[in-house]
Amino acid sequence: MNTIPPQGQQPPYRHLVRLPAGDLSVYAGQELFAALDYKVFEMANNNLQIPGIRYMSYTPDVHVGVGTCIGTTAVWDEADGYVSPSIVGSDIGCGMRVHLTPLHKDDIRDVKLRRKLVKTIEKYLPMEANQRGHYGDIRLEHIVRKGLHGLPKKYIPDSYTPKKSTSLSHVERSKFTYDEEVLNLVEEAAWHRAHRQLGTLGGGNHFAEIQTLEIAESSREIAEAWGMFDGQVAVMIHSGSRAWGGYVSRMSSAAIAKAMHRLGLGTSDPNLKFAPLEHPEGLHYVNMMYSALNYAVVNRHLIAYSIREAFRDVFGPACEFRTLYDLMHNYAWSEQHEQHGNVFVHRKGATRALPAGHPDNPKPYQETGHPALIPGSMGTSSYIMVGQSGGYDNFYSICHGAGRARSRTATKRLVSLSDFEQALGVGTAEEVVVNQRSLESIIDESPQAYKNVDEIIDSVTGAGLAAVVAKCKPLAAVKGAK
DNA sequence: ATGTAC
Repeated sequence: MNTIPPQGQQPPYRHLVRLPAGDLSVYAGQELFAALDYKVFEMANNNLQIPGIRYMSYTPDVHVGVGTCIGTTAVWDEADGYVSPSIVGSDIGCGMRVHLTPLHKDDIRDVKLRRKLVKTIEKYLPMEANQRGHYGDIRLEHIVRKGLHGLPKKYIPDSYTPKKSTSLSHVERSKFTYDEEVLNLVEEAAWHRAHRQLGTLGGGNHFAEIQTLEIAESSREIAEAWGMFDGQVAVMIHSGSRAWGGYVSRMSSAAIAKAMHRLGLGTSDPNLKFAPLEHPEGLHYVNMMYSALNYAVVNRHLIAYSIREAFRDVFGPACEFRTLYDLMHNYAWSEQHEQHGNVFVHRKGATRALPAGHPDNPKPYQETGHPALIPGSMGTSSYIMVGQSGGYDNFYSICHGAGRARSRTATKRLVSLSDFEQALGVGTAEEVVVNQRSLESIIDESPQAYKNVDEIIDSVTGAGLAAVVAKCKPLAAVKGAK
């Protein structure tokens, strides 16, 4: 294994790993790189055997997943390219959303007020497993076909909307267009389930957090242009496409497995599924995946709408709730790159962070670059970043979070309830208020389950991929039940 | 991740 410092970069942050099947770029500081599980390299070697792969890299938060690591960027030429449901992952369209309020952290310094806020959020946002969403009046068909543009107008309120633009322009993409014929094959039960679940958070690492911003001095100008200020209360949401994405992933993976058998394709890992983009099974997956991306962006929009209702209850109806941004970290789509032309880019647990002036920035962020939203673990900070030109070589991919350090079962063995309470500051004035009555039920989400997000962020900034605009400190967290 | 599961 060679560690070659690319030209013009600090040696420790990018490692070129020459594997038997091809080259892998790993963006990670020296210590994180040295600590990587050898299994992530085995996995890379399998992924690199998919025909025609042009580029593959890992982010510093990389860890083992099913078929492909979480933290992967993998690129094909669009012509004769391949698509892989394993390099998208099963929570298709999973991603982050941030809203800005006019409140200052001093406005919710009182622990009791934070409790009240969390309780009120629970009134509007269902979080029990199997609990149905509050959006039965919305036609699921419109959502999966048209994304945010399929929403009834009343769900796109003015105060959700920064002046002189619409909240629909403050998202990575508001609508995915595809061959809607594929929807005819979806089973009735899947429609039904997904309709019931619309606007719900889900379990596992999904969350909604009330946070307060600390602006990075070196990015103050950008922060102000984005409407952010020191001490501002913001809401960060992490969720995906719920059972709809799971259904798409399961059905397509089964169909693609059959196609692979027919075509004589495969690697030593039976969980790594892929098909040529132009074959019926590949095309079908891409179409269905886009329906799930539409579902996911609407789901986060509606979760935010529910939380906005709670803020209006507690702080009055004048409390603004502006959309800062919404973006994904599990998806594949076409992009144009200066040097590479039309490419098909997969990101699994990787966030796109475009720099200032890049033409793919949505209009409101054309001049600054768009916000890249990076969650930490519960009780630790999250980050709002912006891409730098140094991201060019990596197709502008950066990390997607802290990255799991140990499995859920290992975490439950290792972490005691009092460890977890201490991490959340339970009993102190700074307590991160959590909605779950029993912390024990979410102990596998304790900070000890994750890597230190600050080190991950250091790797990203050190490599010149992105810069920190604001650090987001948690004040309260809302987690779904298993 | 998921109304899991060859």
